Parts: sequence; structure tokens; C-alpha cells
Amino acid sequence: MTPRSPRPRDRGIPEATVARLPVYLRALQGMAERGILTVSSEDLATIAGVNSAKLRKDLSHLGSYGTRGVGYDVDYLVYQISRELGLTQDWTVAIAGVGNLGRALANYGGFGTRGFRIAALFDADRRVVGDEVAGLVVRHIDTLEDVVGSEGVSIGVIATPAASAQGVCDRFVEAGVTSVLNFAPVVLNVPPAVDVRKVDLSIELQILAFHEQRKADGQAPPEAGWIDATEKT
Amino acid sequence: MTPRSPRPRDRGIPEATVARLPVYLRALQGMAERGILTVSSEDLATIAGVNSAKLRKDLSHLGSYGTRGVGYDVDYLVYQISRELGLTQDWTVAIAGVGNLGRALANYGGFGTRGFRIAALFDADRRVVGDEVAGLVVRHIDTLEDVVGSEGVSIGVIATPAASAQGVCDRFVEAGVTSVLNFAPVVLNVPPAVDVRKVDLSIELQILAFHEQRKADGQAPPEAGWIDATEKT
DNA sequence: CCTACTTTGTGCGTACTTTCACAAGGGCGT
DNA sequence: ACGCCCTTGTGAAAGTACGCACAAAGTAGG
Repeated sequence: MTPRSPRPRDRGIPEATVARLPVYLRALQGMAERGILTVSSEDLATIAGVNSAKLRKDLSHLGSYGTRGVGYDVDYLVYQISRELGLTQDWTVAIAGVGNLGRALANYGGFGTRGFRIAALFDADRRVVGDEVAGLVVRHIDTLEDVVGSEGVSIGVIATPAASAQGVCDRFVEAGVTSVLNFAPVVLNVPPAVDVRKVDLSIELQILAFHEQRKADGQAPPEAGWIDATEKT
Repeated sequence: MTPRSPRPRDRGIPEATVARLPVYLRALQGMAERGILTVSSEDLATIAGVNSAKLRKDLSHLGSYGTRGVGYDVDYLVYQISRELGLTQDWTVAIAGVGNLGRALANYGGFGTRGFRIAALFDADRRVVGDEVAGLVVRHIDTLEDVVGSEGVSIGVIATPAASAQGVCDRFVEAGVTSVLNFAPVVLNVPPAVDVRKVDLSIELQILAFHEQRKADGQAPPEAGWIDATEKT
């Protein structure tokens, strides 16, 4: 097998790194818009809220795209990260559940930057079907299979009540969707070939509550940790 | 064994464990409602979507609340996890930004189960101020400091546009909020004593896109990996 | 060309997580 | 009361992730 390119990108970029690449990407895109041409790992790390060594190691997984003594070319890095994340092609998304959350998602302009196209909105409630939301007509959930097939949807977003989530998920998967983003508070069951990511408000709050309790439990240093902590720029 | 050491709960429960406790809790509450009295680590792990050894180790951090040969008492475990997460007391929450997302959050009934009380909704747009959302009157963002102080808000939720997020965050922190849940696509800067958790839709999608691309890259096994779902190499 | 300076890329020790595998403990039938 | 069988709780191993500290590699200036 002849290696097509000089990049060492083997098949294993650590999950932890993958999860941070979007953060770097967003920071870099902001810089690009402001006309910044070059950035050091130190500066980019500060903006992204991480350690600079970690940033460099993360980027090193994509290849050696920096110049020693100078830093990274902003535009080039934007391109490389985009490509690595698969954003140079468009992904087709469908959203199931057009309640408050579904609408919020549908209207979430541009879905990040670009790279994602919302192809359809589904709901089971006939009072909602036919409404126009974010420029799309809401379709009945029973047309899911047809639409997913014809539109080539690869990512399904579940914004339904918890009770319907697994059912909708099964239908997505059966129709050929291979990635699911789940906002319903349930653990979804899928075949191993399907990726699921979960966003769960109440879990996040509970984690915060845990730490909040810890702060209170420990002691109550009258006003400590406040003043000497502020200086962080 | 130790006669008088009811809980070994030292001050260090691993973060990874804390993040899973809410999942266990939800599963257990569901079982409690269905009248199930006892559950084994194996069964609970399956429902929660984790390995049973991991579940047992997680629970062991709270103390020895299981009975060998039998399993865990559902109600008792619900209580212990709730207490550990700090859900036996009420936390006061304020939401900034009453757009689509803010409304969705405000209407997200019960915020998990209970333990969280939404005390106020804020927005900068005077066309929204005064509206009633989820039983609360939307207040102007300039009253944030007063309300946070008088209501004793400890958790602030940021559902504003990205541009306003850091500003709102600073005001929350200045007013005494010590935990922040951020839905805006920016990295927030806070003093070390403040906890921040981030929920970012576009990051989740990008992570899915990465894996989606990987699947496509590798090859396209026509219908493989569906039923016979072994692990990947 | 050579020296001084800057910033990347990474080897390595440390800490955290996950998973295995099994001894210890407890209920239950006889 | 006894022993069988089940499930917990946990050492220890394996796998990941993090961050320091520094050599390598490039720029800039004389």
C-alpha cells in the first residue's frame, strides 16, 4: 500500500482530542475573521481554555502543521481541523420532535458554522404537522423512513419526550441513520455500528449541584478564593 | 470489618463517577415507580448502559449499600445517591436569555426530578420582558443582581447569544452565583471558585461527524455490523 | 555563516479510568 | 445448622489522559 500523503495520521486520534478540536476550530475561525494570520500554541490555548502542551499534543495528532519559532497558520489550521472533523463535506440532519427544544435546535442558525444541513423536522402531533419552522414544513413522524431514505440523512436528532425516544431512535436506525444526538433523558439502545451522543440538562445540573454541595460542605471560608482568583487574564 | 464506620465517603468521589450517578439515579427512580424493590448490579448496569463492574465500583464510593447475594435496595439507593448529589436540598436556578432555548429550558418540567427551583428568567430584549413563560414573568437583565441576591440563586444558566454570554456570566458571578451552566458557544472565563459546565450543540454534531467520516473512510461493508454486532478493532 | 531567540513536537513520569477476576459475605433450601 | 449458590466489593492490571520540561527546528539579525 502506497501512502498517499506524508501525514502520520493513523487511525487513532484520542477521543479526548476529538472532543476539543471543535473548540479550537471555533477559536481559529474567530481569529480568521479578525484577520489574524498566525497564532502560537500559547495564545490559542489561552483562548480555548486549555493547557498549551495539551493543545500542541492534540494538534500533533493531525500532523505537523506548525512552524517552530512562529506558530500555526490560522487559515491552514482551520482547513486541517475541518477536514479531520469531516466538515468539508455536508452532513444531512433530521430532527424528531418539534416542541420547544426542537424549535430551538432548528433555529440554531447554521448549526455551528456550516457542514450540517437540516433536511427535515418530524413530529407525531398532527396539530404541529404542516407548520413551518425555520423554513421547513414539519412532517408527520410516519414519513420518517421515506424522508430519511430519500434525503440521505445520516444524523438523527431526538428532541422528543422521553417515552417516545427509543421508538424514534429505532426507526432512525432502521432507516439507515448511523449517528444519533439524543436530548431525551433516556439511555438509548442501538446496534454497535451506530454512534450516540447524549445531551442531558438535568444531568448537568445534578453534577453542578454535587460540586455546589461540596463547596458548602467543606467549610465556609468567609470570602476566600474570590479575590485572589479573579486575576486571570 | 469496621464496626462504626458507616461511610467511608472520603472527600474524593472521582469525576467520572459523579457524572454517572445521575444516570443511575434516573434508572432507579423509574424502577421505584414500577414497584421494583431490589436490583442487582448486573441489571442496573444494563439499564444504565454501563459495565457492571464499573457500576459496583461507582457505588462503592458512596459506601457499602448493597447486600451480597441479593443486590441493592432500590429506594435506599435512590436516597443515598440523591443525598450524595445534593438533591435532598433545593437549589435555586436563574436562566438568562429567553429565546427559543431559554423557553425550552424553562418549560423542561421539574428539571430532572426535583431539587431545582427556577427562580427567575432574564432577558435584555424589552419586547420579551414582562411576558409570562413557564409561570414566571420575564425580568429585565438589569435586575439580575437584585434578584440573584434576594432569591439566593446559586446556579446560573446562560442561554443568551454568544456575544452576551461572558458579560452575563460576569454579572452572575459578581452577584454571587457559584455554578454556571453555559449553552452559548463560547469559552467562559471565571474565577477558580466557580464551576462551569458547557453544553454545546455544534460540538456534539462535529464529534458525530468525525466518527461518521471514519465509518465511511474505512470502507462500506454493505450490511455488515448490524445484527452481528461484535466490537470493532 | 553563525549566533541568539522563539516556539513546536514529544519523551516521560504521574494521575485517573476502566476492566478483570475472585475472595468475602449473606440468603435460602434442606 | 449446614452448605450451596448468588452477588457484592475490591485488589491489581491494563489502558488513557495530562502536563512538564527540553531538544529540535525554524526565524532574524549581524
